[in-house]
Amino acid sequence: MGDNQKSDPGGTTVFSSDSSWTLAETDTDSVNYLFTTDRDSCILSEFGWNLNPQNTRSVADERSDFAGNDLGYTLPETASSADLHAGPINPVASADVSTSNPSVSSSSSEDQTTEKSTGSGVKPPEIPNKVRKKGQKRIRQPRFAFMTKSEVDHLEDGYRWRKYGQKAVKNSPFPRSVVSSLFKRKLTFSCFKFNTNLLSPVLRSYYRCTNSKCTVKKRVERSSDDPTIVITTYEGQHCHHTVGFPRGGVINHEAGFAAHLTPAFSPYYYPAVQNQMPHERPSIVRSHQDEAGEPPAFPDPTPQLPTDEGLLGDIVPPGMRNR
DNA sequence: CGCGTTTGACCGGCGC
DNA sequence: GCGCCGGTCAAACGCG
Ligand SMILES: [Zn+2]
Repeated sequence: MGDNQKSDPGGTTVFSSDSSWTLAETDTDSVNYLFTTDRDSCILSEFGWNLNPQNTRSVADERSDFAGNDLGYTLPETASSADLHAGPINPVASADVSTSNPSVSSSSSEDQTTEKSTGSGVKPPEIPNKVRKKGQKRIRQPRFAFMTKSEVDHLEDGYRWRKYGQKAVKNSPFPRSVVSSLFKRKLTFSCFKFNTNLLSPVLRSYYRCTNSKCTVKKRVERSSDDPTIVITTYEGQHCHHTVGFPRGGVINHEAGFAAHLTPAFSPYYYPAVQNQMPHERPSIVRSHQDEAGEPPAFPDPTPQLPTDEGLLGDIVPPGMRNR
């Protein structure tokens, strides 16, 4: 509304100096935020995210939940240092955290099913990704979100989209339930729960690929924390090529991590600078602190990134990449 | 007219 | 069972 502009120039993918990151939504409902820094607390504060103790939950709880969930990746077997690391962030002790405090998860949020189980109540989280049958509910495909610094809301990504809805939602970057972060390849992992009441609503637009045979959807919203950042979330795979680019090729390989993030053939096209000569050259945006040195790219990605699977191979646990 | 957006109504899941 | 919520529908509208 209001300031809409049509899709146009792309923006730049956001980075922060020592904590380049991206987030990916995997599996049906949960959203996994992947951080490539070693201190999530640092990142969180950088973006001004709320970290009220009462909104956090213990790593232990989260681990148990996810463990039953078949994440596809290995959780730190030892709550050792790394986990403790999360300690400062969520002082709350493990067990009781979620147990009695309903306020935590309660209202809103977007991915429901997934967690929430926690608590002492024996509630094995079973929400295997696609297993849900039951008259065939909406089967969600893995979703991947990209954060891009841009003035335009709807970024050009080579495909044609038709807007089919718009809604004010409360949980900008954070899903009500779980935010898990993986530190580099260490699999250190910690999760937080956020009280959605603390989040300011953002306008989210829903788009669908205009190709009738294609079911890909995407949604666009602005980060409530940093309005200059657009969060574009894709769901599904295109069964066709882009309209503007040959072979779905991705241009602009210098676009920082986007290049890494986007396997040339990846269905999950990143909504960043395309070949449209942005005046705003694609530069990495740093949240604070300038930085110097080298181009961002993942701080410590595996030495050799598999090319074919691209980064998704890293981000998305094999088990979750069901089509 | 074709095509895409706008916008309130509607739906299904879930928590209370 | 009610109400909140995210997500979707679809009629009306805008525009080339
Ligand atoms: Zn498509």
